[in-house]
Amino acid sequence: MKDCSRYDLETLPAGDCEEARAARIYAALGHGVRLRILRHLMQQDACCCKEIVSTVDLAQSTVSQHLKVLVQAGLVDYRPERQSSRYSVNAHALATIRTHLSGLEHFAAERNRSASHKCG
Amino acid sequence: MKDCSRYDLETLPAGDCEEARAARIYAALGHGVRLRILRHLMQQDACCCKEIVSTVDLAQSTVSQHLKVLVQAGLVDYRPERQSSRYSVNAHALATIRTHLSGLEHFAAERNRSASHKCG
DNA sequence: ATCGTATATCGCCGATTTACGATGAAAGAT
DNA sequence: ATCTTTCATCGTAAATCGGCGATATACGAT
Repeated sequence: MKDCSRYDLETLPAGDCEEARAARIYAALGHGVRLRILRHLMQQDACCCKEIVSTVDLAQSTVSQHLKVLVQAGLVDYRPERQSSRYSVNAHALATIRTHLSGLEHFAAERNRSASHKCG
Repeated sequence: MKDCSRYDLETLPAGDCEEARAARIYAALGHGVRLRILRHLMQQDACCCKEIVSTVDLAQSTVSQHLKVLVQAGLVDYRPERQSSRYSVNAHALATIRTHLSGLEHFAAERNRSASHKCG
């Protein structure tokens, strides 16, 4: 349990483990290169690091790190193969974050019930 | 034109201005505190900095910076009021990013047409 | 056993982020 | 005119990020 405590959880008030997880996924998506990697991964079903390196014009070590970020966020699955490795998109994580986003927007819809809020 | 070039665009291949914009929004969402701020903002329609400070247990200057990040990403609208200020969620940006996310997932759906890909 | 390939990891760096307190500006209150 | 409140900005310290080259590991081929 509390698996996502590995990422410190900052000073989250209580049971917002899920929120921290969402933040982590958003953060992983928050880089142009990683978005491109993700998009490429989706086209290819599963592919190795080298191919991604050829797609993105960056050093192999850099790509490897980006992949690590994606894997740790749960957006990408990793399976060490013979001598290459297989990276593939985790559609579930993507669905999770879409749900989270929808939830956020739904929040706004509910807001309409309560009127404006005084402040200051 | 090329308004989002203000964020360097890294080495994006061509006309992925939109992608960079999406990345920026994701990055803004990629922090637990900002997610909480955003959620609070949605409940309140619009509110001032001070109130958010009381919600999140952080220094006022820190909160102000987080709000700035959200504003620069376009997720939050800013309107200086009398002596306080009004921050409110930009629902349009939220919809934009949801569309982007859906597009990403749609990509995966299309993938089913082409078979597996050899690599290495 | 040795070489070549594909990866992950390490060490390093410059840049950015995240936090804070302090300061100053603007506006309401006394 | 003088507080007080609200807020943005500046300066700073610590941490993290994003990139690289170098190195270590694993494995297939020779």
